[in-house]
Amino acid sequence: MKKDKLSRKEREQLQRRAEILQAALELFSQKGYHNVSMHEIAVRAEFAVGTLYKFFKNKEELYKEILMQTAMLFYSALSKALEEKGDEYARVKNFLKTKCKLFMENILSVRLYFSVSGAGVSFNVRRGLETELRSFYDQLIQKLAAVFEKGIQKKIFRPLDPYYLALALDSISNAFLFCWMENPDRHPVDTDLIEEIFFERIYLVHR
Amino acid sequence: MKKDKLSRKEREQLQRRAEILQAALELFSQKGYHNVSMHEIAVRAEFAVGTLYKFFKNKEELYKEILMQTAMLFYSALSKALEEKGDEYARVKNFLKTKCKLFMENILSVRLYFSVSGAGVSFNVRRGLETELRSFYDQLIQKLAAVFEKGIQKKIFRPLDPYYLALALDSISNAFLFCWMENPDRHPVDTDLIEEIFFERIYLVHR
Amino acid sequence: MKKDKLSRKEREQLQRRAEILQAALELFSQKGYHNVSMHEIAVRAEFAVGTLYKFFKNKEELYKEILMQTAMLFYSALSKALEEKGDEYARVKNFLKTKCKLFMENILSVRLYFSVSGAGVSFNVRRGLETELRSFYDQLIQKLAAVFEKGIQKKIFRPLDPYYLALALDSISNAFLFCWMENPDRHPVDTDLIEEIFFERIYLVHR
Amino acid sequence: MKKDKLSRKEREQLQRRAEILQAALELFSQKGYHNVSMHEIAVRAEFAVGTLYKFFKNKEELYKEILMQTAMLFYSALSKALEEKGDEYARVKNFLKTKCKLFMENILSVRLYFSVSGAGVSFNVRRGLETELRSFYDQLIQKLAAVFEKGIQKKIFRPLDPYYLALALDSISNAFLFCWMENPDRHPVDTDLIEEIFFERIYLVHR
DNA sequence: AATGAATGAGCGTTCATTCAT
DNA sequence: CATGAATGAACGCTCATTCAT
Repeated sequence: MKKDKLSRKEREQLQRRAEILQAALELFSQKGYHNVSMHEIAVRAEFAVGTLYKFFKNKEELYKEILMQTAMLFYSALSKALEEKGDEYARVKNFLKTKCKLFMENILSVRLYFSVSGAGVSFNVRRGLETELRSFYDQLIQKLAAVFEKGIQKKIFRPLDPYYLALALDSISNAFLFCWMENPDRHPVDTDLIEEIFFERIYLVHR
Repeated sequence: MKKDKLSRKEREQLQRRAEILQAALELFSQKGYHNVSMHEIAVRAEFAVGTLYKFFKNKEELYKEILMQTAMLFYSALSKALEEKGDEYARVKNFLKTKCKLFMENILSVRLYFSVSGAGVSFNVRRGLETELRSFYDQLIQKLAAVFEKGIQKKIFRPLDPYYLALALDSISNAFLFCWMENPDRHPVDTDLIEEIFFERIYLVHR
Repeated sequence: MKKDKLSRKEREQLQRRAEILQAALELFSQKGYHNVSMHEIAVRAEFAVGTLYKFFKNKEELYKEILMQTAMLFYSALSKALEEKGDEYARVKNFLKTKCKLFMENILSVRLYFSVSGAGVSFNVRRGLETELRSFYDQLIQKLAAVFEKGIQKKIFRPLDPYYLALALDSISNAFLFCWMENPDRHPVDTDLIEEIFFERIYLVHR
Repeated sequence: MKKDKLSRKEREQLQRRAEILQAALELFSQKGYHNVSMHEIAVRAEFAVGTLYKFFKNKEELYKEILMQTAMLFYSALSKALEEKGDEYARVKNFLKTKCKLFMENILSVRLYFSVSGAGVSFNVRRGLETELRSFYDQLIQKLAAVFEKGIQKKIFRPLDPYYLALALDSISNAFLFCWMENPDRHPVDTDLIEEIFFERIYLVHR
């Protein structure tokens, strides 16, 4: 076994784990947590039920794992996007572009995510997870708000409440992205459009 | 039986039906569809389980009924709001004010509604319902978009895509309303704020 | 509904409950707690599985109920036997006779009982029950010991430790009863034999 | 391979087998057959699960083996005790002393044994084992009875039914031993007490 | 020979739904 | 017409056993 490298066995294990997660993601995002049985996941993942329980303590843990993976992926990618070089305008543009990319590449996870933390509605998951997801979301909005605040100080943006600005940008981009993704033909995803609408004409101070 | 008038029996039936719906709404919005049993609903509504099945074919129909009622209430109230007298600006303001009022008065239904159709995610309900709800939503957005279009023609609003404008207003108002409702103390619902932010300073053409 | 009388429905319910208990007793005493499934009990009782859960919270409660019923039946009958009129000798004889009768009439329960509290061995039942059963047993032995003590004071019995005397009588009678019950032909149950052996010739003071 | 001598490999195998049996005994006697998994035994014995199956056909065989070992140990030791030199009185005293010693030294096995064959109750084990254990027990009682018979002929013991005498001695000694073992402080194991109570004062003919 | 990951039958339990009363 | 006891399919999960390595 070479150092810094996983053994073949370990690699295979990770692969299997990923296959289970993928099968579960597909089913959960299609039919919802309660309408998918462990048996069903096992069949799709081509494993026996018992094998699922070797990788995940129970159904809920499997569900949590999927959601947390997505949440962390988005959180880290979007946090990073907000720290890129350039002025605040560039950072927000970068945030938006990254978000679009993540949405399109992770549409299943996104749908699943919104079914849980979607609109402040809880249940489905027995406490805790939802709180954790909410926390990721809040931190991200705060970071975005901080960028807006700095931009407002620098007179790059109009002097609006930065928190509501962040909330607005986030909710509008969600709405547009879902709109585009539901009708990929009629509404091709167009980050430039978002940029144009939200920056050039609306939020930016007239130069 | 006289026309336009319900017999005592019919009135009682409607009353019972409404009581069941109310009990179910409270439970569903609190604990989620799958975590509420028909028995539980029956107990809260003070009926026998069998009685529930006299009024609703099955659990799902009961659920659908609640959601459709909410959808229709919102649809008709908001459609009407968009047809009020006054110019397009007044109509959109009216739409917004009515929406806030509806949200606050029907918070349980709203939470339930968003857990289903939240972000284009479709489950809990086996096909159909979601499509129907979506249709109500789309029609409303179209009506709002038509008002924006007229307003743009009249130079009341800036020349932006009216559909995206409608989508944006709707999603931002949702986000703000949920934000306010989650922290009623820190974020008191303030329709004037929405009006100020979205009309006076953003969407309206500078006069 | 007449006072002091159960309604037909209540009587039927008690009957059903008793049928389930009987079916469970037969199976548990034959195959042991862990080798009997709720489905099996349901089939033998000619009910659906769900019905069992209407009467008993879960499998363990059903098991407990059987054991506690037996324990209380034995406890009350044997306590009463020790309080009958007559001298201490008569009381102990009465105890013995009652015990033989109870054993023969409740052989299934007795077998089940001994498989749990049998020989100081615990498990099978998750704590609590075993302690409770043990307590019933201990109280009975104490009562028997008290009778022996009184008898010793009155010089009816030899001056031996009354607690050990009680323990001895109990264990010997158990052994004989099981021996007789296993070979009902070769060893017909004979309370007179126990009486003769244990009282006339062994424990009684020579007169 | 030399006769009468085990190769290193064979010795190692026996050692492993014994280690597995010991681990299983500890767990079974602590938690009961059904509450111990093969995995658990494997972990305690520090072997892989598969290895357990190299030594024992299945879980039940492993269980049987433990019980049969105990049964044979007790059978041979107690049989031998009954054949010691000296008169019948000495033999029975020896039986009793040996039994006490065996109980105390093998308390785990004893508890396990009594949970199975405790009071003629037969389960946990699917037929067969119980019969076999019963047979060992019966043979031992027969041997003890034979000693009593001889002693009665020699007028060492009172003229009671030797079989019931054997049964009585066995059951009383069991009861006392369990009583002592459950409260080792309040009831120290005292073979002299048994001897005094059952021989000097009760079963022995007055000399 | 030893391993332990994978298996899947079978468990206890729930709850939407029915139907005799 | 209202009732609620009865139903049984389906669930999540466990663990004795196997077999490729």
